[in-house]
Amino acid sequence: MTKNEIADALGEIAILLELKGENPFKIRAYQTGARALEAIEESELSRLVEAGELRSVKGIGEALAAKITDLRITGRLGFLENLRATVPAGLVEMLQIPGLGPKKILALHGKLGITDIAALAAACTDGRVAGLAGFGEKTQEKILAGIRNREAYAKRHLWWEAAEVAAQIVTGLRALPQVRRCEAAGSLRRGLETVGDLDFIVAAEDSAPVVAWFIAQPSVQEVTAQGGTKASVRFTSGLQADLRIVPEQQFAFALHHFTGSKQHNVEMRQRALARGLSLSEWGFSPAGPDAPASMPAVSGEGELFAALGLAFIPPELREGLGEIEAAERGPLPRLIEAGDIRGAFHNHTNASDGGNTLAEMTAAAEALGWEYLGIADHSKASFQANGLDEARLRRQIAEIRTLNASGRFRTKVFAGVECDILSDGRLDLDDDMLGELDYVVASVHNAFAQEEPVMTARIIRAIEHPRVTMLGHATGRLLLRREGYHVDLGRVIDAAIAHGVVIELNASPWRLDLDWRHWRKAAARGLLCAINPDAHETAGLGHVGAGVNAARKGWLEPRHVITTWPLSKVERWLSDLKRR
DNA sequence: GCCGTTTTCGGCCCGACTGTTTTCAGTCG
Repeated sequence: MTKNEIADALGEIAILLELKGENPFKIRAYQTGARALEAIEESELSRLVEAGELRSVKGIGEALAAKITDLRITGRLGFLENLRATVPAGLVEMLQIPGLGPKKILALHGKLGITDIAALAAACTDGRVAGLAGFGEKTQEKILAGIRNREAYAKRHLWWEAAEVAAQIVTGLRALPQVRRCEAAGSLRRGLETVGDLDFIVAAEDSAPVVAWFIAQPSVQEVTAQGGTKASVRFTSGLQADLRIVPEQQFAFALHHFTGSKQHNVEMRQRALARGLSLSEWGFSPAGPDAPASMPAVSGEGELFAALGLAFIPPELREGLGEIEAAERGPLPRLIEAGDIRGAFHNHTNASDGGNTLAEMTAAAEALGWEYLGIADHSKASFQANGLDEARLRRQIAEIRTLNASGRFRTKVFAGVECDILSDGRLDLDDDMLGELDYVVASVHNAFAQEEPVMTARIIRAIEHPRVTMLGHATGRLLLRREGYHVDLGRVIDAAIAHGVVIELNASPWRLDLDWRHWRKAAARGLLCAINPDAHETAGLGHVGAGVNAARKGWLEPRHVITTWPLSKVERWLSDLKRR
């Protein structure tokens, strides 16, 4: 079993134990073990299992080490199979219903014999649930509504779409006279590719008008909670949002707390405790006999980190993936910022499946202040996207050369192509044709279902082609819609580094592919990144912002990203590549 | 189930809100 599969199995054990009413600390131990596993490398796990040293990992003790070893070697675990047999699968599904936790589900199961959501809906409809001790009319209605809207509620939302909604709310909140400070927190602020719900943190002395404004927004469909200092709403889009209002002196603590991630917060609290401080969303308080005489003064997140001996950690890095250790050693790297971007290489025009002409795209790039714009329309094998054959591509190259020579735009246009990687790894265009271009993006657009070894060999063959400059959307995933194709990314990254091929960070908000989780390690090993919007119309160029987010989550600095390079450096680099 | 300059037992982060209660349990983050 792979590391992630084992981590999932441990997580499943935790859920099943919850539904059996087990000791909460035992449950947490399984969750901690799953997280600990996720944090180590696949090869390291193999070594630890073989050497019998799993227990050296913090959070893994005797029992978990034995279970992990079983799962790793045999792929099976009797303990988990027995658990599954005793807990109806429908109960696990019921956890998705807002307001229902393990205790209530246990009661529904034990007293009404309910084993799935359909039976639960029936019991709500005929009023049996309201009759249970600890339940009532409102709970019954809430459960029923939760079941009805389960699909919409459970849905996550693209960061890009959530960010648009959040920006309007933040602007509105900041304009209120009572509001001193306001930020969106949560996974949105961390720049995660999908967002479950929105969190708004507000510093205000008089909170009632702020709550009133928030719940009165026209896009609010339902107010799910409302109190003196917080409120929860659901927008018509299905997106849920929480508002929390705190006194100004608590703002930094609340903002940090609700930005998370959970794992980051756990580590921060542990670190605080080691210094005699208890850290919560409200502030520092003394903890234990070694507590300092006075609490550190904190008015911003920077001071909060400083109080714990840490450099400032940008929200995007707060995933509990080593950022605290790094911040302990000194300032973190200066991550790439939107203002560093000077161009992009993977963009379409109406010559293939884009919506705008070459000149319109160039004008839009110039308006963004870009020094260069790469045009990479589809190649002929992508006939569904009106891909270009050799004759049409040669005409486009000529058109681009003419446009550059005309001096009409300050932005230099590079002539490229998004060349299909055929199912056997050959390229869709011949070498002479590719040699006439400034660069080549190679991408997979068909035969997504190939087995992993076949797909991996196919992509690596393309990477080894001397005319290939960069690999487009490495997995082909579409967020919330389609999984990526099966490919051994470790080997693809190795091949790209070995052949000096760039891997794209496709900045389309639906793709963000190659995933940020791979970049830190890959870049440290020498992989170069191109943040490409894959724009199909002028507005799409703005998607580089989503790519910059993802790149920041991947710890990328400007030097790792070729689209931050100035034009002269890019020209030199491209001409060097052509001579290889 | 894990962990240990409180070290092999006794803790493990904790507060707001809701709906149910009549002083609080469950859920959520």
